[in-house]
Formats: sequence, C-alpha cells, structure tokens
Amino acid sequence: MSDYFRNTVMKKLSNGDFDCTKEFTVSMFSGKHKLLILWILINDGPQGFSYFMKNLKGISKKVLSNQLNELMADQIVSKREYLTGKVKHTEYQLTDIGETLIPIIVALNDWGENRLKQVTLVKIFNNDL
Amino acid sequence: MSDYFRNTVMKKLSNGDFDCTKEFTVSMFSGKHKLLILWILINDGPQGFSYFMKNLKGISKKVLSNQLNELMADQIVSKREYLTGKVKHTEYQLTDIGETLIPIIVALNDWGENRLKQVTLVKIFNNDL
DNA sequence: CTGAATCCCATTAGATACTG
DNA sequence: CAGTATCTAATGGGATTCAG
Repeated sequence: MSDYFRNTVMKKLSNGDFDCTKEFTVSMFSGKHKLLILWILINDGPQGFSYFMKNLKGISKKVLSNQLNELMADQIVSKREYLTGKVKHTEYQLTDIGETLIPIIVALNDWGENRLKQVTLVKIFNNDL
Repeated sequence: MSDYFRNTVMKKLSNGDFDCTKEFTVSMFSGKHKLLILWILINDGPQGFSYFMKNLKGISKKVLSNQLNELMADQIVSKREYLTGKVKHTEYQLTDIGETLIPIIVALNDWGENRLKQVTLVKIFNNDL
C-alpha cells in the first residue's frame, strides 16, 4: 500500500540518513492488512496464499500479494513453494525476525480488544446501539 | 488519511458487527504520523500545534490537523485551548486511554531501533552503503 | 493454485487562501 | 497561532486478464 512511503524511508537509509527510526518502524506496519496477516501466522501457523484470501475478507489478490511481498522484503515473513502435480502451492511463515514481533502484536491486539469492549459498552449504555 | 477505513470500521461496529477487533486496532494506528505524534507526546509531554509542525518534518497543516482530530475522536489525545492576547494556543496531551498505549509504543520503537541497527549493519558489511 | 500486470476509479496528500 | 475550505495532483485499491 504505502510503497511510496516505504521507498522514501529506504532512500533515506541509503543516503545515510539514519534519523528516521520512527518512519522506519511505521513503514514496517503500514498496510491495512499486515497486522491481520501476522496475526493469522501467529495463531494458525504457516499458511498458503488461499488461506489468507479466505480469512481476510474483502482483500484482493493484488493487495494480499503486495503486502506479503513487503513483509518478505522486510524479512518478517518467508515463503516456501511446492507443486502438487502442476498446481503451485505456497506456505508463508514468520521468520526469526518476525517472531520477535509476536509479543508486540499480542499486546497490540489485547489493547484493541479491551478498547473495543469499552467503546461498545459505552455505546450500549448510551442506547446509541 | 484513512478516514474511509476508519468510517468503515465504525459503521461495522454500529451495525453490531463486532468481529472486527483487528480492523479496529489497525484503524487506531493507521496514519503515517500517528506513531510519531504519540512518541512526541510521550517523550516531550503536552505540546502545541506548531511544535508538531516543527518536529514532524514534511507534514502539512491539514494532515496534522486530521491526524490529531482522529486521535481525539479515538480518545487517545485531548486538547486544551487558550488565548494569549488575541493569539490562539493549543496544548495536546495523552488521555488516560492514550497512556495505556505507552508500553506498546515504547516496545514498538525499541523493536524498530534494533531492527534498523541490524539492517544498517548488514548494509555496511555488504558495502551496499 | 499462485501471483504479476494492467486499467480505472476512490481516496489521500499538498498547496494555497481565508478566518477567528 | 491554529486551524478549515477548496482545488488539484499523486497514490492506493479493486476487478480483470494472463501466465507458470
């Protein structure tokens, strides 16, 4: 998604401008579906392309492909390919680097769940629902 | 930036579709500058509009305004206004909810710093630099 | 089945001008 | 100083097509 942003950060790094830690960090996660992709890998283990297509409702092949490629470029996810007859299958999994993200993603998800609970409770209380 | 995405999530919630925790969480952070804004608030304390303009290089007033408004809508940040003569000043600060994010943001930033270190070391080693 | 390439439209960012 | 409104340019997403 944020190819442009990612490239900008990469260029900065190439130019020796290391004063962009935050931008770098953001560039790792920008992408509407990356958190979901990682969440799936964390909870369901290694999965193929179609598994993500089924479980990320509303995502297109192109976008999924892009996000997976970015995650691979960032060495957070790796891919394995194999053939069943003439049919290509893939398996994506977290790299060692990717696994260092697990506690953060879990914390993020916990935060989101709690926050969502608060939000919906307030809504119900106010009869906005 | 992701007004559209945010609105989509909010609509889902209003429709009683609570099966979107991840989308909700993502919607809290999507925004190229939000992490930076929060980082500034965490480290430098409450700040005015112009402080962000100075420290988020390349951001426009409009985008900053949008991101701050979204953070306020999500109750992560709050605003205080006051006048000095006829000149309006503002002060943005983390809310109680926003403060619950501190450990996560710190962890995220640590991760990014370490990762960046690895990346640049590899680059130097390979003479890509 | 996986996924890259293309075309097209929706959305977002930036610049500028204007207000309290 | 702190924004909002508006207009335009740049970017991203979706559907389709094609190939390995």
